[in-house]
Amino acid sequence: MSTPSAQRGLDDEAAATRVLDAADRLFYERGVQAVGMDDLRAESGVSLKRLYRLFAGKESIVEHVLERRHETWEAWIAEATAAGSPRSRLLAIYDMLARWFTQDDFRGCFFINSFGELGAMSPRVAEIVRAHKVGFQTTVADLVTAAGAPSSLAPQLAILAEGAQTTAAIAGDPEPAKQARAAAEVLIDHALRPA
Amino acid sequence: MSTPSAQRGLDDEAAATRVLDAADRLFYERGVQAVGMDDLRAESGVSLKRLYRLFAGKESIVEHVLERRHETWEAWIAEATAAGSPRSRLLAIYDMLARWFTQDDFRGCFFINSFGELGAMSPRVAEIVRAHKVGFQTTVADLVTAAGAPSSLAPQLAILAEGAQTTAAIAGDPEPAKQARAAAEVLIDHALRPA
DNA sequence: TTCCATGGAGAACCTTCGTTCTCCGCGTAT
DNA sequence: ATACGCGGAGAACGAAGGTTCTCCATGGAA
Repeated sequence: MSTPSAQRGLDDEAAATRVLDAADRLFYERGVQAVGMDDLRAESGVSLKRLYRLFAGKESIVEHVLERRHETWEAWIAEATAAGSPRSRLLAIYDMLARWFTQDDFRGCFFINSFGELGAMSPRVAEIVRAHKVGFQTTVADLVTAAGAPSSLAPQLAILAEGAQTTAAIAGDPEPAKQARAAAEVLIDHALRPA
Repeated sequence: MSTPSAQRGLDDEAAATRVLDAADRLFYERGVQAVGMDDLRAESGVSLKRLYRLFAGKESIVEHVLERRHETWEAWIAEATAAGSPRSRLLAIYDMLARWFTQDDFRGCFFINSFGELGAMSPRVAEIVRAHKVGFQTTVADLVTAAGAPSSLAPQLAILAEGAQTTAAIAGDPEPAKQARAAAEVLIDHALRPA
C-alpha cells in the first residue's frame, strides 16, 4: 500500500530534525516573523516541497520548535538540579542561567520573545508559552517544598529567574544571573529562618 | 512663505497625537507587525496621506510610540515614588505595578514585547528599549542609595520588577506584583541590616 | 534498456502590506 | 460666481512571504 517507509521514514525524521534545528536557530536569532519559509529551506537544505509534506505550515513549525525548546529547558533544569541539598539545587538554577547568558547567541528567553511577538494573535503559541512557564514554576515549587520553605517562596524565585532573563537579554550582559542568585540566597535563607 | 501654520500646526499636532494614541493601543494589543498602516488610519481617523506627511513611515511611528511610553512610565514612577521614606518609595514601585497589572488591557511591558519582536532586526528599537531599562535601573539605584543600602541591592530590585511584568503578562494574573513586593521587602530589610 | 515514481529546484500564485499617486470635493479669496 | 489649492478616499504599485505547482533529473524495477 504505502512505501516501504523504513528508509523513507528515517529520512523524513532526519529532514524534520534539520528543519527544526534551522527554525530554532533562525527564529531565536531574528524573531519568528522575520524568517521566511525560504530561509528555512536554505538553512536546513530541505526542499520546500518536502517541508510542506513534513509540516502543515509555518505555524506548525513554530509550535514544534517551542515544544522542543521546552524539552531542552526541562533537561537543563533536570541536569542543573540533579544533586545536592534542596537549597543548592535551587541556586543551581541561577548558575545554569549564568552559563546560558554567556553564550554569544543568547537573546533572552525564546518563550518570552515568542509570547511578545505572537501571543496576542496566536492562542496556540500563548498556550504553549503559558504551559512552559507553569512547568518551571512547578519545578521551583517542588524544590521549595523539599527545602522545607513556605510555598510563598517559590513564585519569588521564579520571578527572579524571569527577570534575570529579560534583563540580561536587553542589557546584553550576563550579570543579572549572579544578581538574581544573590537575591535568591537571601530570600531562601530568610524563608528557612525559624519563625 | 508657508501656510499660516497657527491653525494648520495645531491640527497636525492633534492628528499626530491621535495617530500615536491609536498606534500605542493597537501595537500594544496585537504586536507591532500585526498592525498595518491601514489599521492605524482606521483607528485614528487620520488619512494615509496626512499620516505619511506627519511621520516618515511605520518605523518612525514605532519609535515615537516607544518614546511616549517611556515618558508615561517615568511619570508613573515619579508619581509612585513621590513621597515617603526611601524604603516605602522603593516598595511603591511594586504597588504601582500591582495597579497596572489589574488593568484589563495589560499585556506585559511594551518595551520587552517590542524588544522580543523587533530588537533583533531593528537596532533603533533595541537602543530605545535598552535606554528605557537603563533609566529604570538608574531610578532604582538612586532610591537604593537614598535608603543607605549597598548598591548591589538595586539590580536585584529591578530584576524583581522585570520578572513580575513578564510573569504577570504570561500567566494573565496580577499576583506577581505582590509576590515581587514581598521579596523586595525581604531584600531591602536584609540590605539595611547592620553588617 | 525502458518505464515509472520520487523528490528537488524554483517558478507561479495570491494575499498582505508599506508607500505613493490620482482624482475629486470643498472652502476661500477675489 | 469662479478659480485655486489643500486634503481626504481609496486605487495603484512594488515587494515580500506563505503555499502550491510544474518540470525535470534520477534511480530502481521489469
